[in-house]
Amino acid sequence: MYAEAAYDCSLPEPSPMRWIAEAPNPEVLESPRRAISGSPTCSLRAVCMPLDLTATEVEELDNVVLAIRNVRCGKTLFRARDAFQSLYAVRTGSFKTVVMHRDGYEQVTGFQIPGDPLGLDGVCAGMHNCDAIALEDSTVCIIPFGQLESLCCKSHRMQRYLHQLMSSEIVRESSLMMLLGTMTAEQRLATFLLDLAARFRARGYSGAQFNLKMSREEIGCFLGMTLETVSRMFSRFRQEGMVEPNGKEIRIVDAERLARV
Amino acid sequence: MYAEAAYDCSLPEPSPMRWIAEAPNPEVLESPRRAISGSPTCSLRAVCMPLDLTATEVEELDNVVLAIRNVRCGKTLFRARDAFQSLYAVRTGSFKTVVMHRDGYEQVTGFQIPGDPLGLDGVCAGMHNCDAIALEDSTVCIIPFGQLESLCCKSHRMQRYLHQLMSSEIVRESSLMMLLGTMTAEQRLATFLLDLAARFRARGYSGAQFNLKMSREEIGCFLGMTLETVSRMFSRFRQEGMVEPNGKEIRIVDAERLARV
DNA sequence: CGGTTAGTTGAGAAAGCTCAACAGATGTGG
DNA sequence: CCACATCTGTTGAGCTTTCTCAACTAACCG
Repeated sequence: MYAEAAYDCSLPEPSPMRWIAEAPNPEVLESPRRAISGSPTCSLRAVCMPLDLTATEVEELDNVVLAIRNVRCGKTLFRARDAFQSLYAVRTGSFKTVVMHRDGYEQVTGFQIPGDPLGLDGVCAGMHNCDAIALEDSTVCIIPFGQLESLCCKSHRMQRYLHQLMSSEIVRESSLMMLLGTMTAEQRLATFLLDLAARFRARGYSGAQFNLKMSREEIGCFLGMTLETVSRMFSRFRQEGMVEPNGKEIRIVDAERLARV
Repeated sequence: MYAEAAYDCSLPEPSPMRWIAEAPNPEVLESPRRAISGSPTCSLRAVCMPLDLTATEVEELDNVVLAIRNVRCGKTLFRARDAFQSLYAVRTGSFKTVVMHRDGYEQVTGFQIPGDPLGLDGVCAGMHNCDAIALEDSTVCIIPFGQLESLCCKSHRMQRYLHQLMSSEIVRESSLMMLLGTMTAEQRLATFLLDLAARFRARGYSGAQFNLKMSREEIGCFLGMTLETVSRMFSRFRQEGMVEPNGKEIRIVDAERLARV
């Protein structure tokens, strides 16, 4: 689905500073890794960014991307407590990040689509703090963090870019805390759908119609409710003519009204 | 309360990489700001850090701290949408950070005690994303972000330190998402009290007995419940002999059992 | 084609919220 | 310094939302 679509970043980007990784070469590389440094096959294009990097800087960023990696549906890109080496940018496909409590219960902390960064939580302790699991067969760009830091020493704008990337993750998570702390189940699902729609739109896909790659249970686990409640809220939205859910196929009929829920 | 206590950082630090700002000089400076660069009055000591900075690096960090600033109880250090210029480190007192939705409801995203950083969310968009409000008369160190970035270009360890600081904020927020998404009211309050206790302990204060500077309402707003529920949970903990709450004065009697709630 | 998984819907239970009353603490002006 | 007003915290009762358990259907898979 993602590979075919054309990118159009003229629209405003709701989650600022995301890497958009183009997939110009249909011949994807084998898992787990294969070095492609110096090769133009994985051109990491830093678009939709608040500060414009120069051509040289983009090229330097591209050179840092050593390889891409395939992750099959259901497999982990990294697990909590794995040693942190690299940041990742989703190239094709999608992921969920999950933090687990020893007592078994778990919380989905985010869903990542092409252009989204993964692994920023690992810098803190030198090990990853969550599991990143592919929701479908996916590819990521590998950005060795040490090299990225070196690059940041040379370029102020690159440095600022990395800092903004990390800060935007902090801001994204505060919005989620607000969602979890203050909203009803209905409002949470509405907010979730509108956010997804905006992110798809910003990447050139339709914001009105899209395919959920995650299950009702995973949505519930993200929004702090049970899968049954998620299902009921979908039904309610259908009854009220705001959303036309058909299993995983979602069509947003009345975004205005959805936002006012 | 904070000024008198001796610091003892031999104990493990639960929230890694926090700046501990000593307050060696009781004669605090006037609000809003007064430059003290080059002066030893505000010695920002980077202790309890996972990577040890050299004496020179600590000195350089100290030099970046231009001033300290007083914030009276109830006043804001910064507001959402204020231009982002500086990071802050709490020196004495305490703060809450609040994100607001246009519809009036708000979420407390954190409570900061001495040594905690403030303002990391501002890097993203060049403006602050939340309000930082003093819970009592407080002082903060001002760290101009541009200068900190320059310093990071010169020192890899300083750069790594900043990145860890930002990443740990990401990790902290994921724990909060887990708390808000998966725990009962009882578990949330227990977790909150134990986290506070651990943070006080790591700073050399008693972890068994401390004073809450925030109201029941603010706690509820942080933990995603009403002030009544917070109050009821305190009463339950007292009945079960785990906590001895006396208004804002809290004594943790049985931390083990509290952790098992 | 049978077995498994994902999604929907219903009914009853439980957690937490709302509204209300009240107590204690704090602050303020006379 | 007192009287009054205000704010904060506690507790109760009834209500609402969401959860749990269960049944059922549709889709998917080997």
